[in-house]
Amino acid sequence: MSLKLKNQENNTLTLALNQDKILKGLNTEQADAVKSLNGPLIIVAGAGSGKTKVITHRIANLLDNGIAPWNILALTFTNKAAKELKHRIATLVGENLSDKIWAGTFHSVFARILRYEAKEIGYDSNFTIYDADDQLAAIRSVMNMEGVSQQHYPPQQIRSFISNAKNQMIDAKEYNSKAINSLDKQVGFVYKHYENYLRQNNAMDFDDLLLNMIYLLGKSQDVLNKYQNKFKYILVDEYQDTNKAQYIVINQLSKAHQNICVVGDDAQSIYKWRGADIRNILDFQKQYPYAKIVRLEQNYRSTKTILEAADSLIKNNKNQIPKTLWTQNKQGDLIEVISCDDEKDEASKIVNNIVKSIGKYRDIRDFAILYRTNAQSLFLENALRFAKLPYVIIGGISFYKRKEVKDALAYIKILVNHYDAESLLRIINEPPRGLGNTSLQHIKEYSKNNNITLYEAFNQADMNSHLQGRAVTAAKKFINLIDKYKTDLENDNIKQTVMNYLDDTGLAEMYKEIGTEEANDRWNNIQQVISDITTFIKENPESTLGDYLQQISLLSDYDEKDTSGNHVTLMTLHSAKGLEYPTVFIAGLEQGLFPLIRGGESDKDDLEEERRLLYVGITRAEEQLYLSYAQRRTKFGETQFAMPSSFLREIDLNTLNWPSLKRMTEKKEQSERQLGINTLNKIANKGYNEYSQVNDDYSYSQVPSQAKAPAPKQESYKVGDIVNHSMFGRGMVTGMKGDGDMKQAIVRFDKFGKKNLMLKFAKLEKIK
DNA sequence: TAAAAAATCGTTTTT
DNA sequence: CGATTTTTTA
Repeated sequence: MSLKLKNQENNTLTLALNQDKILKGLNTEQADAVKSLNGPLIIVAGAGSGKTKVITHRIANLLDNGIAPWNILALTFTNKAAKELKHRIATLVGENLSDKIWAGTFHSVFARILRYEAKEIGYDSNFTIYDADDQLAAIRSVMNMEGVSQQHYPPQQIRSFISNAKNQMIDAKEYNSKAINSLDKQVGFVYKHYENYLRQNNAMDFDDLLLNMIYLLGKSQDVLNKYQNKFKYILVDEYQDTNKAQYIVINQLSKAHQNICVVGDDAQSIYKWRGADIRNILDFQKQYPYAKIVRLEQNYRSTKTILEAADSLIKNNKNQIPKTLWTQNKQGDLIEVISCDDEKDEASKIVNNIVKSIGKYRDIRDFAILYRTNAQSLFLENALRFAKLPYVIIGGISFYKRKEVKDALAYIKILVNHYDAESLLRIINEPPRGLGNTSLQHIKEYSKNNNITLYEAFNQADMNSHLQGRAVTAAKKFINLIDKYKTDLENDNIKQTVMNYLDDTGLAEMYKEIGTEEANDRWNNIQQVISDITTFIKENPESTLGDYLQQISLLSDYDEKDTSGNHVTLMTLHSAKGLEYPTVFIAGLEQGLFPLIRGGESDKDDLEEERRLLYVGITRAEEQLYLSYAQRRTKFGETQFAMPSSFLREIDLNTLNWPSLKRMTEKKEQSERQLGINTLNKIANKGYNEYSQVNDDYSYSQVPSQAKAPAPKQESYKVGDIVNHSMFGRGMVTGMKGDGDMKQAIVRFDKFGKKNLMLKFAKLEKIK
């Protein structure tokens, strides 16, 4: 009796202590959200409103109220977010509890479940996950096998059609039944065969991880019950970016207990292009009429000026939940709008700004440079390198997307899942092993005719009458290699096996033979894969090679980069979501680039999403914000003139310091009067090279422009000469005219058509 | 069959 | 322009 009482006292005591810790430092709305544990709850969390704090404290509160951690499912947008979530919960309630929470991305959590339940849906548990590149390669293979012309139907386009269909949960059967025109029919045809191909390969693409999860839950009431009871409390972060399939899984899982909490901000929805459906968040209260709604509108991150700017911009969107962010922070500095000549000038102005304030009131890690497209990073990198500032680029070419790394991984994938024909084809001639296209074609046909896997067709090479003796030997040798290490893998330790295996593949020899620095780098990257595996096995002693593959296939570049070091951070606006920096630069605010307009057409919704993207960018800044644009920019090796982004004009002028605005307006009016903007552009494009030559010696304050390679002096050309031009590329000389300084060559370029070039300026190089 | 040359394509943004 | 894919040639 007394013992029981004592226990109770202790419990109450710990509870009280934790409750104190859990609710400490929260404002009224935040505390409200943290205390609302049961039933549907939507938290509309504005930028910088302490969203992560609320999520972590709410989960801590669930645990504190005796909910078992394994009954909690937290779905986040990135692995990194999940990791941070766990970490922050751990500081509140300890690692013992936080480690047992199911926290991860949709894809990683579902992959984990699907491996466990693979048999239920007719897969092997060691299935391979195809990323977008693998997906494309697989579609190419299918089109090849089924004889669909890749000229008429670009695989890239087919891929995106199929992926979009999957995002909307339309399977091949349904797609085919709805296909009217010939394109749709062809896509449907490829789709059907692609689905079969994936199953044959025991592979799933990213979209399948969601679809198969739905399929699994719909398979039987037992399975559904099992997971409904497992995940009694569900939390979804970044809910505005969920798609239809994700919505359905969440809906199914939470049906029984209705303990579903979603967190998001419709103003930060930036993934419509990937199938995100903003209606999920807008209609949450329709789906759950009894849902409680909590709005977090106090911003703790930015100055008043920055918030006002963001607010004035987003007001231009029609489809938006009206809300007012407010802050107690100081008014802060005006936002600087910087006009630049070109991307080089832009880069140096940004970097010089950084250099100026480092050491005074800023550290290197306080800066982030954001841009719309990855391609923009190049000039910024150059300027940062010149200024000797350490920097890290998030995104871009991921380590795991490098050719040699993918090759090495394909070798390993084959070991784990030998049904995976894509991986097999990828490495069959890496290095070349005497199996050319003809032999390969025969083996593929054999596998198709006998309805066996490609691996098996290789294995039966000696039964294939079309194959030459040499090809049979080569195929057998290849199969023996894989079989040997498959066996080794079962007996020996993973690290040693993988090392021997990759050595035995001939990759090392191949790269050593090439001998260039690049080849050396590539081999080093493969070594890096091996040490990556070693680390993984060390950290997860019970794990298999398959577990390793699973982990990395769902890891984005964003997750692996260390963002804690002291460096400037460069990334796209999309990657910047959820982050914050004292000083933020947003580069390339030009019409056409941001908002990005591709292929001429863009509808209202696209423009609104671009606007939200800028909104996300602006609200990353704590104290200082710089917006820059260049007057000309090189795209696809061609220089284009650009107008400042229309978004700049939507931002409240009272929040901006835009010195060149007035001057620009005058100049623009003047030139439009004189020439008309079209003529201006025409002249500019035609004579750009000469123009740039004359103006090349800009005077930079701290980061000068990089000197261009000197143009080779070439006196004359004759008709028929093949020449190379630094900007227009390859072309053929079709005529000459003028004399002396005025001497010009008429060149028909492969890509840019006919141009008259003054030899005095043009950097022509004779090829033939 | 494999290396070299030529042509083509692409740039949004990512799990 | 640069990377990748296709075609040509040895």
